Amino acid sequence: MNFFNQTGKMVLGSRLRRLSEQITENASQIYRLYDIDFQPKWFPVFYVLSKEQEKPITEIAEEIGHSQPSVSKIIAEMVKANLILETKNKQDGRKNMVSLSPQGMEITEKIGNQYIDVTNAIEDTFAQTTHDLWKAIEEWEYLLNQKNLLRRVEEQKKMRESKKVKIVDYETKYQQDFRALNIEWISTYFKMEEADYKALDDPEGYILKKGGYIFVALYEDKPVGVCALLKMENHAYEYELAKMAVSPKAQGKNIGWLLGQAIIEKAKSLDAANLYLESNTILKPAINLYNKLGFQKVVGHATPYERCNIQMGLNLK
Amino acid sequence: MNFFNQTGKMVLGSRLRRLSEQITENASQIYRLYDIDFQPKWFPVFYVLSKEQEKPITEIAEEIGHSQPSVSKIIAEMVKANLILETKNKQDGRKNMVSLSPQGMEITEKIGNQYIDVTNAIEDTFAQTTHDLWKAIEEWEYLLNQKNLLRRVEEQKKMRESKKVKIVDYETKYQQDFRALNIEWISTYFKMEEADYKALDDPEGYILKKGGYIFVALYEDKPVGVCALLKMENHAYEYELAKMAVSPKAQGKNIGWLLGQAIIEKAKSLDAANLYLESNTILKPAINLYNKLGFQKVVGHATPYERCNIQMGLNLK
DNA sequence: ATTAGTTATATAATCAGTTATGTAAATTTA
DNA sequence: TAAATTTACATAACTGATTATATAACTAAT
Repeated sequence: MNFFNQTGKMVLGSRLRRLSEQITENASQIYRLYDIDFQPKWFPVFYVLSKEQEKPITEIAEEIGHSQPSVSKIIAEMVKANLILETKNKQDGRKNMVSLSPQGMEITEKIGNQYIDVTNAIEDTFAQTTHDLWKAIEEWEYLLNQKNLLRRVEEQKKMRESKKVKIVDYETKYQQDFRALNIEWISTYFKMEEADYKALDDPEGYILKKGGYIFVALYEDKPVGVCALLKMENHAYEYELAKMAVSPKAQGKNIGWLLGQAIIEKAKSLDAANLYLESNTILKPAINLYNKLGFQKVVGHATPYERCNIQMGLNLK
Repeated sequence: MNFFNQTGKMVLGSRLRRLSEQITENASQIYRLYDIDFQPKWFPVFYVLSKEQEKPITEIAEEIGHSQPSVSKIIAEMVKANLILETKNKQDGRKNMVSLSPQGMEITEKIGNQYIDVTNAIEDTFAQTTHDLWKAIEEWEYLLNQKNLLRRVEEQKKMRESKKVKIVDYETKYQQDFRALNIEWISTYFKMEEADYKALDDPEGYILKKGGYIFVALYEDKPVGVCALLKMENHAYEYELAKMAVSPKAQGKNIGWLLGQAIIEKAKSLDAANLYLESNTILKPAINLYNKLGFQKVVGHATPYERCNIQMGLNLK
């Protein structure tokens, strides 16, 4: 079985399971050693009840981290083995109050030495190691609690893929992509407006010639995203971020962020004081992205777009 | 869920399982992220086949550490999903040679990036820890491989219980126990002989008065084991260990070893040069104990006992 | 060439957990 | 206060593994 050596840490999960199986393996024999008629899986329930006289099933489940049906089943088995008594709660007729029977109590006494010996055996093994498994588990639980593996993998994927994205300056050959990418997203959420067509049909005239810029995001050398930086008329040092569009096929590659960064850098290099944008609050991922880029909600600008219901600004000075 | 904090390291097994579940939890979502139609449990089989073109089922099972039926099932599922082809081995008609189908091969390519990202996500998490989980697992696997938890617990139990055992000098009040404990074991394996009765009925006359000693092992102040040190007639500095008997109810408490040690100490204090004993090879645990005490097989002594078929000696000088 | 034993695989039964679902009791809301 | 919702629990169905067992194919020993 050289699987674990070959595959690397990718299989950490299975490896942990294997070790846990190795440890749990002879649990039932250990009970027999102490002459206790007991199934290892009963232990968590038993332990909780040995600390508190009476408890309803869901509370036990909560405490030991099992599902409620699992505890229900274990308790049914332990009732059959005469270790547990059930009584209906008088205040709340739904609750099944569970407690140790006299025979269950007897086991508490017998099991005490077993706890001691098992704990010592494990502590003893710990003493023979140089890397602390217990603390390592605690660290991993903490880290995965903060951010689970799925999110960590997503981040890695995004990072890797964003390396394949190139942000380039607009050229005439990208006019059709600039138009199509924008029409695609606008028409999924809204209706195309007059002002849209003007800019999309003639970016050179309506954006570039007026002192604006356009960036194109290439993924594997294909245009998958665009964004424009418009110079605001009658406002020196004020620019607008507009016409940002990313192909839904290219999502999860950080393209919006990379385009946004490029626009901000360009605005800075143009000595812009403020960057401004218009959007709609139904576009949650977009608003989220703008927030990450540093934009904050502002009010007061006039807009030619019906779909705009939020305006955001970013101070560059 | 404060179960894990309260119970201590006793529940190491469950805690490991919980962590492994936490890691494995979103595995299927991770595959979806890469647009791969794949069940996580298929992975080990898939991985092995991606490295080698063709393999029979048992070899795969062996390599990934699963049972053969488990691999059989997984392969049936993967065949249904068109990822795997089966062919009968021509040399050996029992063998079902398994290989990736063209669709399976395609996944190999898609999955490559996933391997990279998952590995990086895990390595990245490792980098955030101070205790190395991976190395800790390796250490534990090694230690449990050497001696499993059951044996470690047994040792702890023995140690704990042997502390409750006291070895005391023979007194007249123990005569009945000395007799009964010996008769008990002798008559389970053999027939009582003339020589037995002589010594058991009159230990004072046949053992103590002839320069011998008897020790009694008390467990919770009750006699549970006895052993005699006989001075060998006509051999100065030669002693015999004899009449060792431990109650079967008191097994696993190291009593034999403690009695043996006491006898050896006494013999040394008497300036004995050699200690000698007679036994029978069907008494495996006894022979084992004598070996642990340092005795080795010897020949040449005369014995009054029919049941004796092995003689052992220990040099004390 | 039989026969007995071994090996490779499939199938069945089991296990310890899970999620899904139904029902009665309690609580909240209108 | 009746209706809607939530909660506690049991039960059923499923899951991913296991062990046990049956069967066919091979191998070794008479």
